Amino acid sequence: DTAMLEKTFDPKTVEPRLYAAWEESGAFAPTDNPNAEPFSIVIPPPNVTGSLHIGHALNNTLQDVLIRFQRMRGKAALWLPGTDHAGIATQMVVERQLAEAGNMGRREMGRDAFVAKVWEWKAESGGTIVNQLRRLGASCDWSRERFTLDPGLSAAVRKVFVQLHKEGLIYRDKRLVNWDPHFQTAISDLEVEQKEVDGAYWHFAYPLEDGSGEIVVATTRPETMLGDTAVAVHPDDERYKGLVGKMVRLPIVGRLIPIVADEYADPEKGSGAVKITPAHDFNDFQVGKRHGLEAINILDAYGKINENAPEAFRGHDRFAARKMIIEQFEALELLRGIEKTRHQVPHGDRSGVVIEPWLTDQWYVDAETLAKPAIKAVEDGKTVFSPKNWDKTYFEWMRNIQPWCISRQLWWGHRIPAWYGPALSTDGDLDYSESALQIFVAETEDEALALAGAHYAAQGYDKRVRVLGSIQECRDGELQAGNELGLFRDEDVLDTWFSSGLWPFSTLGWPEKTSDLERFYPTHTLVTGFDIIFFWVARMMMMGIHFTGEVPFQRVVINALVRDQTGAKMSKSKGNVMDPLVLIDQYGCDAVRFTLTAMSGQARDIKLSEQRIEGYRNFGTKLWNATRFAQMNGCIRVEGFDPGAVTQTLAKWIRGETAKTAAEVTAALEACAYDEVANSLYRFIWNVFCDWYLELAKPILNGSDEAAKAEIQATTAWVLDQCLLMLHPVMPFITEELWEKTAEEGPARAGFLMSEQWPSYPADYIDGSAQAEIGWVVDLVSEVRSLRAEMNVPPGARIPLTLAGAGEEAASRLDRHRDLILSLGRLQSADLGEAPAGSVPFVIGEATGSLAVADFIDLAAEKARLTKEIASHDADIERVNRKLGNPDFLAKAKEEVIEENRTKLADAEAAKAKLGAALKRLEGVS
RNA sequence: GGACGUGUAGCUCAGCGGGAGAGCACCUCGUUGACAUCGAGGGGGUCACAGGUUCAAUCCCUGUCACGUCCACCA
Repeated sequence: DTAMLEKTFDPKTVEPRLYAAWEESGAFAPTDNPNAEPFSIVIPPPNVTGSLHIGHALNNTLQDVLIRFQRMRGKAALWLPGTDHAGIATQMVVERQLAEAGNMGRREMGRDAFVAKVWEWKAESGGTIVNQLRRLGASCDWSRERFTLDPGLSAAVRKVFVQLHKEGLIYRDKRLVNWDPHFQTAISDLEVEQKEVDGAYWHFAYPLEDGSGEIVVATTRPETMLGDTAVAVHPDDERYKGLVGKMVRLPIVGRLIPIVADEYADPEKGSGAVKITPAHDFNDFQVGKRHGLEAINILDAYGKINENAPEAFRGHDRFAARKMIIEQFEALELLRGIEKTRHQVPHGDRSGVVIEPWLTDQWYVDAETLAKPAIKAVEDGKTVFSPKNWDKTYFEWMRNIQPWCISRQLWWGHRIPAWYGPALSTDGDLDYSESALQIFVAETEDEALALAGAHYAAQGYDKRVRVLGSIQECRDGELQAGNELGLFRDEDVLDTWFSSGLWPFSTLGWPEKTSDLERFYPTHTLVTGFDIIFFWVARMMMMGIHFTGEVPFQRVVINALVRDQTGAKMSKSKGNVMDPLVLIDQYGCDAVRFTLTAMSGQARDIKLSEQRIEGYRNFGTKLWNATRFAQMNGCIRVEGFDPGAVTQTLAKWIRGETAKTAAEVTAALEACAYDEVANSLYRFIWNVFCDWYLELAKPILNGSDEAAKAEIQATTAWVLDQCLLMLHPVMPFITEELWEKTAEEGPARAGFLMSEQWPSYPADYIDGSAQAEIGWVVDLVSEVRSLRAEMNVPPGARIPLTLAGAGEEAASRLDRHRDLILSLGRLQSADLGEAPAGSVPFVIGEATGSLAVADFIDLAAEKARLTKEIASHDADIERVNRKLGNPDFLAKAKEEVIEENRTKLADAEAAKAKLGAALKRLEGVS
């Protein structure tokens, strides 16, 4: 004897228990059956500092739905999880913690101690998000969990760097970078966010050296004038023709700078003359190059004015300096105007401070070269985007790609495997000046030493070469005495996205030829957000193709952005964030997952409302109670039950509906049409199985025909199992729990639901005549219910139904299902016969049904109803007649469309005639 | 400036060449054992606007308007 199911499902106790059981059993790992086809996805590694937000919840739910589906299909399904070391983000977190705890800062602490602190932090807090993924039910293979700073992944990073350097695809260059004065590091173009802010154009007059006048320039960044080295005008600008080649005296600074002619100057803008600051503006840098101008860097790493500016400004922040400059221009009576404006200003996406273009040496990847095969792979369909249109975004960026600055002046990350040594001057001195340094790129220090040794030996240097801690140590000491030569390693680390770019193959063991790499690379599907197509997807494509010769994934499924119910982006500052963990606590994980799945349409953002989650929580409850109903009615699974052999129409019908649903859901899952997956399941389980099948089954389950009852019991149990199987990928917990609960009776279960086989049925499970027959019963009952409600017939009143004009089939259907029709329609009788007086008619197929509701009938209301129905048929008739009367339509439309319209016309006319007759009778009565 | 996307019921969205759909909300009715986290019924839309293609347009094309996002640029 088994315990009855509780009235509702209790996610709080069930979820942790089931997850632990799954994980412990090893069910998340891919099967080791060598014949199983591999299916792999790699997780977009969340930042190790992260905590699960709603976007993660969506992205990982979709991945889990996919991987659970493929696993059930018998694939060797691998979902490889891991986290990203997240350079800036993590360094930020730990620095903030140090500050809050009143500890010394990272610079006082020193690099090694600080990095050790970060590792310590990672060991304590780095697992947060990984455990939150478990709460989401994510069936990742945790035994393969990776971290971007793992030894294996770090080795992959070094190998990639060295090889690309050898190939000339990584190089060091001095050019303008986006400099973040808060973090004092370079950042890539992608990490720069343009924000619109209030600003102004300040119009400054620069006096001509010869005293013959002035030239006016405008700027939004007055402080940069400290670094001006020219004024440019357009070569065709008549106003300035005579001035080109003359010199102006830069106010405040006193420097003489030339007026140059350059097409960059736009005569339409401002005065047509533009100040040129090559060291602090990307466009000006190019102008400077063309005219051989000096690039004077006036900022230090903190964004303060440096020693290249007049003393009064030194040490002042750029914005303070801006004010000072404006004041001085005003005082000098050289301020020619202020024009308020709103304009886009670059900000650091992490720091939020204004980014400065700054001239430094950095490492770059030749992205243009790497992008070519990556573009081609998508053009050739080796990797496809879903929805397809995202490939446009990908192409757009890839075809205009710029060199990728990969060095970061941070401590947390992969340190760049480059060592520097001095140049040897002819007299044997070691020259450690910046421009003279020799670069040795190698995977290890020993290799770098060997490279350097060979390099210097070739120049006749025969002393020892060794690695020291810094350039300072190299310059100091007795090295210069000529006894030995010091190398020092690059201080910088790599952009975090450099290692993420290797993720699909580095996590599988590359560069070792591991069996995982062999089996699971290329991965099948990447599920990710569009916001990281550039950051991540593009880079994986470039790196994957370059280093493995194959695309890293066959399909990129782009999921939407989750917004709040008003459509606003969720952000902590707006206070509109929905914490998925709170929602899981409140509604259960399955409800949250189902909601995200159902809302995951293709081309738009998801506006999430709690009501929606509540609704899907109710859906879970509905399934739970359907199971409870089945249990109470002895619907126990039967060993060897063959759904193909059922005899009753009702059983055949639900078998067919189940098969139809399975086909729909399978197709939708294959296409990653997640909303269709959810909607198909919802409709089938609630509207078909619960609303109709179980209601239709009740009379049989309560009846005395034991054979019929047994078949329905077995069928019901079977359908429920199919529901659990199909719903499992989306709602893993409640389905697994029901699987377990229903295992207590009937034949033993093999194991977890999650490890079961995905359903697929023979085509003949769908029986056309059963479909038609139950469809007819459903229509009949619906008509009866509708009329009763409209006529305000009291729910308890049992009324007679007659069917006139019924054909043989309808008559026999009525006979076969009379009990059902009586109970579902709350009827007294249901027989063939003419409509009695005081009855209301409805049309069912070729027949006319009549409900004898004389006691409740409201003549006026009934007339109105009939008139309205007739009018609606009339509208149909008119529209279809117009079509059929059009010779072009008859000549050009497809035959089946014409036939369809003829049928439609006949049906509408017949229905109209029946209702018209009834209306006439009614009018006769009154 | 460029690209992409979106305008369908009060709300959120599906449909996308031949009869306007779902969920929620709303209204009416219903508590004697699956489920009130429920059941039955119902109202509600010139499918943004204007042209065009077609026998036929919510659906395809062009344009307009509105909204969103991304990229670039603005001395």
